[in-house]
Amino acid sequence: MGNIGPDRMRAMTLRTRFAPSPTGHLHVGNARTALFSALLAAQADGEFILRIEDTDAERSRAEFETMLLADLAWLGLHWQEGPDLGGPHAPYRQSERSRIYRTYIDKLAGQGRTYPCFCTPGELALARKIQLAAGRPPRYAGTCARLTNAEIETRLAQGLKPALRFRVPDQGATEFDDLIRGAQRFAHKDIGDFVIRRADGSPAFFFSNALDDALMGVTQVLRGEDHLANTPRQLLILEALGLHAPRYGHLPLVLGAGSAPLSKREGGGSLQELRSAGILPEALVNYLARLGHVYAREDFLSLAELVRDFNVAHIGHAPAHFDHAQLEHWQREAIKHADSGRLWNWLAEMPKLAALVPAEQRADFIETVRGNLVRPAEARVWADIIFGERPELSDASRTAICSAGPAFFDAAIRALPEARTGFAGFANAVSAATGARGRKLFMPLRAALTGLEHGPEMERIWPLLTAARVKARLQHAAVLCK
RNA sequence: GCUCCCUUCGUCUAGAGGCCUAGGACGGAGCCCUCUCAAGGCUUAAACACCGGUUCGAAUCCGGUAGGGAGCGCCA
Repeated sequence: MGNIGPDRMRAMTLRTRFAPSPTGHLHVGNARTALFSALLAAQADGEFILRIEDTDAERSRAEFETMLLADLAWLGLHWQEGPDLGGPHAPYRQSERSRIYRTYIDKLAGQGRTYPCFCTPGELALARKIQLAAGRPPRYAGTCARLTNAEIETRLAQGLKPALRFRVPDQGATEFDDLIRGAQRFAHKDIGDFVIRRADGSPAFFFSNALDDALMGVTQVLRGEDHLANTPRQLLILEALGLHAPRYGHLPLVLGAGSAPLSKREGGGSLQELRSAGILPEALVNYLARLGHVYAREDFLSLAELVRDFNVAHIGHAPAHFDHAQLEHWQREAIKHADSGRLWNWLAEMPKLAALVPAEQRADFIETVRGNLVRPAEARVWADIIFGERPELSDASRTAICSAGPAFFDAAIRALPEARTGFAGFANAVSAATGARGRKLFMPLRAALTGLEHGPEMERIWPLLTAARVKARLQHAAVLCK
């Protein structure tokens, strides 16, 4: 012990990454991958980096990237390097790394590990169809793998633009130890030669993704299970390049309604939707951290606690369903645990709310309604009831008011001077004057004062109502059933 | 079709041969508490996909079957 110098320490730093494509909104499946990656890094006191994989010029859009970063930040994730922050391995946007890709592709080509492929998309699609029909795996048949130099020159001279394929050895197998699934082994004969550079010169995913992970010093990659069977291709590339490959861990997919995997095309389950539906990020994070991953504790955890107890060994192998009922539970928990400043900031996104609630009564208001909230819109309703004009009376409230009768409210108005001692004193005085007790006492008062049959405790609402509002509402109730 | 992955209550899961007549959480039902709703407390229904094998003993190990999923793209 004791001989671990700074360099060695740096070499051991755990680095994870999240590498989305800016081709749509972030959905909960990807958000979970990002979260797990961030938790893993934070737990090991390592680094979490963000890389934008925008090699598909057709579908990538700058505005999606902006939203991606905003969604991630909203979730509460922090990255140490990224397109917005820069860092020692910049640029962090693949569209800006063409020179790097060219260098490494040339290196592979120089080793004879690649060959140009002149097959057209139409030809390839047809070939796949025929293979599938014949009951064979739809793999690249190797049509261009044995082209002579002369043949290649001829086609190039004709102006044909080839894609570049990586030659996969036909013998042997690639093995690796998945962080989540353990030992894996894939035979090379089952892997067809694949494209690493498209005809337009842009790098393909298998290549740029693996290369960047290696170049950026990423040590652990957490990604969707859909990448598992393709991992050998990336390992083969890195091996040919003599680069150090990260350890990969493949997360089971997150399933949506109907057990279909969540995908961005489907539109459902995007963070944008949850966010505009008023879900608190703390709620989503608590839920996501437990979707396919177990914590010994089943109560609400802070981000620091989620980090501390995160464990790759606690990630399951089976796909998990995204369940709104469970999200709702964490939403209630998050509201229960948020401090009032935090809650106010969340609620203040609600239009008009801030204007309705007097600044000096914000904290009291929050604590009063907190137990009755699931969505910010409900706070609006209560702000209206407490600080607005005389509220609409619900049908049940009318019934409660009328069955108490005008005399009850006349007595209540007369009892108002007793209200100095708070709601309890007031209620006691009304009770003494009318003989009403329990439900028969409180329900008419609640109905008259709030217009609803249920809500926060009257004891708490009372101090927020001004004397003028109380009087006006009681007077209205007194004449309602005359 | 081939390769690979997966399979415990409705959902998330605990479980690594006897501690399991399978535990917890969410959701459901009921009761209690209570001025109401919520919260809280208590109770309750609800699962080892199937068939064989190994073993004194299997949710756990092995084999097969069924079902689900992914990959096999000039998408990522």
